[in-house]
Amino acid sequence: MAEPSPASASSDSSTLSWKKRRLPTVASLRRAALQGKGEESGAPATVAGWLAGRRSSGRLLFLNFRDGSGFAQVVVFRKAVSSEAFEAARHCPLESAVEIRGAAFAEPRAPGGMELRATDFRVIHAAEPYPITPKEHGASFLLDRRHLWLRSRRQHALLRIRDEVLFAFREYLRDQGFICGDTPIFTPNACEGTTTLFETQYFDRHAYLSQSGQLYNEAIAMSVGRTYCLGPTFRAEKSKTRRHLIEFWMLEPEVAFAELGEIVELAEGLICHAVDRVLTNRAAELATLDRDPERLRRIQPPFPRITYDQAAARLAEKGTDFTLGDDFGAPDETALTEGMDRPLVVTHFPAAIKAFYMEPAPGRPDRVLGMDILAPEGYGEIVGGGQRIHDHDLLRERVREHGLPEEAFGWYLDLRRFGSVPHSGFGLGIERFVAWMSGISHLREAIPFPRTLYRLSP
RNA sequence: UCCACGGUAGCUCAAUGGCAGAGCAGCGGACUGUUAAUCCGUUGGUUGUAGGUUCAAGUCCUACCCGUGGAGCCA
Repeated sequence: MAEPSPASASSDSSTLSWKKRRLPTVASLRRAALQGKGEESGAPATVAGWLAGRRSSGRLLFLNFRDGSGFAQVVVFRKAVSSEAFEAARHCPLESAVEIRGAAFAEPRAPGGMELRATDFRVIHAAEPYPITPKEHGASFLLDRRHLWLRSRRQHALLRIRDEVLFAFREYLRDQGFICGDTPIFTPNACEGTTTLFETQYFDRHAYLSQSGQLYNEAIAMSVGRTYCLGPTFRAEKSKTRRHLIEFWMLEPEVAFAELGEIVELAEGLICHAVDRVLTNRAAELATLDRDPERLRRIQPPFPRITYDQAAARLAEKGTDFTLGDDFGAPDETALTEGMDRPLVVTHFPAAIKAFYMEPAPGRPDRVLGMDILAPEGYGEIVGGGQRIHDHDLLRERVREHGLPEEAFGWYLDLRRFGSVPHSGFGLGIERFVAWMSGISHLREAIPFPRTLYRLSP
């Protein structure tokens, strides 16, 4: 590659030409047409994208066109274009790459209120017969063609909502003084020791794929105070439900000097900010998914807080199979959040069912300062975390009690030998959150290429 | 790992043990405002694999493969 001169590489003109090259788009044309800006509405424009659908009506064709920024109806009048262009528009297969010259107009009969009236139609690449039709398909068929399924209106909306959620989380945390310090994916041993890990080769040694960045986050938090990591997480559990993925993304904030109550508030603020951004910026996508925005508008602080023991009493009233001392099962979570319009915060779990690093509750050594946040509508646990043990001797005792290899946790115990402070954090499941925002029933649509128990491709 | 269900045309599904079917998609045609358009015509099959029972198996039996839903675990 030729080395660009420093002047041209950083000049305004190159930035401008990139910005200019990307316009107009379906989104910019719709904005202009709906706002009635004389400049762009009705003015000639050329857009490039894909043919997403077609209906014909004699000398009139209705195309559904997608250019990445959105979908738009294109009207092709036989008289308005050359006969070659009309035949091309009438016959080229769905998902062909096409270039359309025309003009955008506000049009109440068109979906989205804008349509592009074509003056020319050119095929950039004629597609082979497209396997995904506008009719019904099963999950298995679509997942085998996930690389193509992503082009559908529904998946397009889900990708944009996921992006909005991720951006909103980062925005909120940055605003609160957090640093994104990332944590390794190759790890020498288990973070928690409870769940199954994916084992892999690391040259001549064994390594595992990370199931949490938390322990590393604790080290980073002792440097910068407030940190988070956001990345993929791997659980080699043979989970086979709509609420589980083998590879999923997790946001994990960790805060020095924070106690349990403070990170509950952090989670609450973080969740409400993301909800607000999705409602503001992704209203059209929510409509595409038939997600009622009113349900999301009701997600406001404060979230109700109950302790594990209060939750257990509530389950006893409701008469689920729950046994005191156990963790909540999926039916228990659904029962607890039944009829609620905002998430439920549960704290003070039995020490026996939680991870070794959880701080004991003051005055209740059999309970720990852990917290789970259960989303309403059956979306289950979206947040899990709590306050970490900061006392060196207590933590070492817990490592031993759990039968963990003490030498592997040497560096982790070190954090409690050099200026140890109370600190807390949590993990938030991105796909569960996106699924909840979107109102979809299965996590596999909340990530572009889901990894499920028996599905590794595409 | 356990429980349940499924595998028939490109897709979604029918078919008492007795000729392999429909709708949609595709292809050809009609139609100047469609919203999953409509209408006419038409192509399309090693019934997941292997074996067994039977005059006869998509259908019954056995094993295996693949998938879907759920449980447990967790985000």
